[in-house]
Amino acid sequence: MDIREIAKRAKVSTATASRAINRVPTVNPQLAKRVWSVVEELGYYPNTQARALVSGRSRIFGLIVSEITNPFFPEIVQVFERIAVQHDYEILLTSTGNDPKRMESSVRRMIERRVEGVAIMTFGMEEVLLEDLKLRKVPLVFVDVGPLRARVSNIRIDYLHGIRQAVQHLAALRHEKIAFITGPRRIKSARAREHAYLHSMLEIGLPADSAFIVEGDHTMEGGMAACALLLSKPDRPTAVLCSNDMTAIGVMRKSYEVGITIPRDLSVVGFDDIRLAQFVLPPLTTVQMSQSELARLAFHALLTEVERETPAPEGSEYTLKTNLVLRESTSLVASAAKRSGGKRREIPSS
Amino acid sequence: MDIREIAKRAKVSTATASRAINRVPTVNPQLAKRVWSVVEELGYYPNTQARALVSGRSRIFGLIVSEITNPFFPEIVQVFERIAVQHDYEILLTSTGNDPKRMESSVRRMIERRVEGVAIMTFGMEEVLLEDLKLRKVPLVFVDVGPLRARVSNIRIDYLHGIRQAVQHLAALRHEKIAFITGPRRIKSARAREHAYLHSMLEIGLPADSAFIVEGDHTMEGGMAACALLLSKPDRPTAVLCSNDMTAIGVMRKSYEVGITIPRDLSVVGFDDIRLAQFVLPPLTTVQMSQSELARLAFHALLTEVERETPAPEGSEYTLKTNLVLRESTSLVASAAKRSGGKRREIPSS
DNA sequence: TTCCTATAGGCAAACGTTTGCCGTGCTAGA
DNA sequence: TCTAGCACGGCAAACGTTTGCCTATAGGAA
Repeated sequence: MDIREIAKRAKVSTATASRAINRVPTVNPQLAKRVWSVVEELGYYPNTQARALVSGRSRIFGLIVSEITNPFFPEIVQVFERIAVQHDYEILLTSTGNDPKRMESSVRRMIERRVEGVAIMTFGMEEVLLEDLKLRKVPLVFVDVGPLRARVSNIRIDYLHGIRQAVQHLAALRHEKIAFITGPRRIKSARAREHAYLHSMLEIGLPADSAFIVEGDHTMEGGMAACALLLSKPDRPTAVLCSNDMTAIGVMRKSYEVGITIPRDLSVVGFDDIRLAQFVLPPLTTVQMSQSELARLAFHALLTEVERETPAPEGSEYTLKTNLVLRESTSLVASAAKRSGGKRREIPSS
Repeated sequence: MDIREIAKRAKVSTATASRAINRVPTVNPQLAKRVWSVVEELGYYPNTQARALVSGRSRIFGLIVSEITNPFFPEIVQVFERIAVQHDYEILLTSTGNDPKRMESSVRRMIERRVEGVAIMTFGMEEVLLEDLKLRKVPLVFVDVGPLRARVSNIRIDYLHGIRQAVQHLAALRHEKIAFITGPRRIKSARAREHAYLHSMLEIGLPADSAFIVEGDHTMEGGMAACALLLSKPDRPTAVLCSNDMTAIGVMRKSYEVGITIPRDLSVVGFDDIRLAQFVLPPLTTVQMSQSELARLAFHALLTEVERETPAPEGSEYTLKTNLVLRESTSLVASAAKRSGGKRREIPSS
């Protein structure tokens, strides 16, 4: 069943049928109604590929993430998809697992489907693979890393804002020995987080001793290893700030194994605020980087670029704030708690 | 840049260019090479929509899940996508949030893109919305619920296998008062799990008292409420089996709030084995229902149906086993532990 | 050398839409 | 009543491929 069938039955030309279906205002309301009733009756749905072919617009955006199973991403995907649908776009999702082979095939497939834009949410994307996209003038949006070029937008994350809050929160709880577990240093965003920690510590006169900074890798295992390392030091930290939530969860797990109670013996703060952070015991205090906001920004960056008639010399720039969210993995430093004679929070009894 | 451009530069007809690109064996190797070198040089990628239009095959499968943010789904999505890519398929993902409006629009978009098949992973899909798909003869695969019709396949879950293991595991640890928290009873799969529990209990002569069965809703909050209810009974259970992992996590959380230690005071077992189950403290013993296997089965069900030349009167049926995976949320019942004078497991010290 | 056969490659139609352009018919003004 | 202008609808081209059918050429057999 195609539009010609519709046209025939409604006794109009295909041109009129097409216009009626697309709600072009010049078509006679009576004809339009005739067309629509045939459409309804037959359950006709226009063929998107034919449409795309002639209009030159696929109405597809690509979305590249590193791993959907990484709890950071599902919400991004969800929100991105939802907004896309609202704007009559479809999304082509690929999770690359940071495997260059898969990235390449993913970019290739996106080009073959003629995507109108691509949001790249993988941190550490092989620059070279994007050449293809660039020379085809496909609008791109990166988060955090990303060249400034025509049709390439960027979402900058304001790491400092949230991390400063975290550090000051810990300081207010009398912590002075605040350790930091980094992410993999080759990743720019991991370095930025570390830098924000350093800045925040120095700013309030706390020591950011290199002994308190240990390298992790943004996985739970890395967090466990880093935690073990930290605990083995003669001068143990009383609080630890982590470059992401999975790391913090690793810290919690290692502490549990070793008999250290959180937050009584050790306060821990994460970063990202993945959903998991609420489910872990105790619920994790963490710096939120709103995934839904990120998705929203990314989508609109793309949309803006697509709808721009005269391409600007370079894409737009957006900023995403981060914010501390308090849960239950932090408390007064033990020595101060003793003095004040109690726990920081009551555990609700039902 | 299109195939005509390629043909022109390679000094062949578009037909030959097309054949060369598609590796049709009859084309002269020398010509083919000429074509390919032009393709490489220009970075030509064929237009999928044009291809799809003429060949009548979109090479897209739809995948409908209820919520990507539900930790049960990301792995399914991941595996499904990966296999799809290996078979040169693309996937159109929608998460419906169980909202009939979104389901409808999702089905509509899938039909407009002319998907070749749809995997439906939402439990409790509005039957009526699928009418459209059925009458267009789109192959479908359901999990667990699903009519038997031409081009409609089903993946049946063998709940009993894993749940029986769980019950027997608890019984072996001397538990006799084993409670069960159900899912929402309107969902067929939830009822099936409950039934498997009852069967397994009776089978080994344990009481499946209705006082020990309380209704949950497959959320953490539901698990917390159900747990509170269970704990308030005069005759407390020593172990609780949950209809899914989120419920179990709710139980763990409520227990934590109330000062009950798991597994010492209460053993808990989940169902699904979502990734989160490993991260929770203590790691959750649960019945695994392999998400990757599920995805694999679903994809191949669709592929089989697509490639079938003469449609069978009804689709195929597949079975997915479930299996208990032991972690640390279960232990010897307290009274027995006292007698035997110790903990069931040592907590590793580093 | 001639004729037949096999086969590689080209022509053009087809897929299902949208849309530029043109013609027709009606309205309004003189 | 005639003409100018406008609005609406239809014709057909175009989008970028694949593929059925036909032709031309080469090679082998007689």
